[in-house]
Amino acid sequence: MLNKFENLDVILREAKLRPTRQRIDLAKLLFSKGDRHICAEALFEEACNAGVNVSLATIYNTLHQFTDSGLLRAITVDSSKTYFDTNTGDHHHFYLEDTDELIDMPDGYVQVDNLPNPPEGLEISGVDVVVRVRPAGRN
Amino acid sequence: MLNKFENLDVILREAKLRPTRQRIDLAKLLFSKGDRHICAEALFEEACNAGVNVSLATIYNTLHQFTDSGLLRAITVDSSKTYFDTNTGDHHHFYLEDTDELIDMPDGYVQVDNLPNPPEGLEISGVDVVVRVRPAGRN
DNA sequence: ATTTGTGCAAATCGTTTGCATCTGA
DNA sequence: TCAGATGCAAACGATTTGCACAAAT
Repeated sequence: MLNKFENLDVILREAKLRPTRQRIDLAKLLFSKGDRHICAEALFEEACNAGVNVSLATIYNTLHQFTDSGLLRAITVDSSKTYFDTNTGDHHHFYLEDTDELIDMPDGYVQVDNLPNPPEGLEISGVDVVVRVRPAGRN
Repeated sequence: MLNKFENLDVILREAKLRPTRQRIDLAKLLFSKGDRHICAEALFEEACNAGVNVSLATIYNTLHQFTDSGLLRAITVDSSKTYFDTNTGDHHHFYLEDTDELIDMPDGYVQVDNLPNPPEGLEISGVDVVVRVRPAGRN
């Protein structure tokens, strides 16, 4: 499997996305810090701080294009904010209710058994498991 | 267990909610048609059609109050729309990606095994499983 | 040269809020 | 009576869109 950090140009080309300055800069921000869950606004802020000049609209565009190309995975847990996960492998999440944070559960953990068959004419495209957690002792 | 349809007044009182005309009407709409997944706008429309006079703001208030009281369960799957499930029992869902519909999986199906321990100081407050499905044969 | 991407500001959409008015206990 | 509810319209926050301009092939 190709190492994401090795050559962003190639990655983008394979995704049929022109390697523009913005996309390269954003890819760098997204994929050079290990697995992460980030939302559009947060990435925007990070880009600003890093001196990367991109508009918020482009952030949204890019995140969606990356998601469509399989470079990112979109996750909607709650609230009205979409998170993008740089870990596109098959895995599930803990969701910290008090901080709105997502944490990866390593692959191989969690197993879903005894799934009923999907309704007639439909096929499974994915299984999302979210384990909601909260500070212990608080009900 | 108390039958929800028997006496809405009692239900509301037990939830410490004044049985106002609006709340009773909405409860009737929500709980007299078997299990369902409905969003605020849809309930609003349904109320209008049924000649029930309620403002959208009250719909939102009521849905949240019912949710806080355990009469409903809120589900956010995707998009930016919150669904409310009249089935508050422990169960999971199919999510039809093409129509944005939710379908209950009967309790007892699906089993989640081998959950990792939650991060230190946190306890599990719930496990949500969503099986995304799409029309068969379409990739 | 042509196609594709970008930035801005305005527009959307679901949802929430402030506040004056009404209603149930 | 009076705390709690409701309705309206304005406010909101995340996301999308339209369109002129800029950059990549």
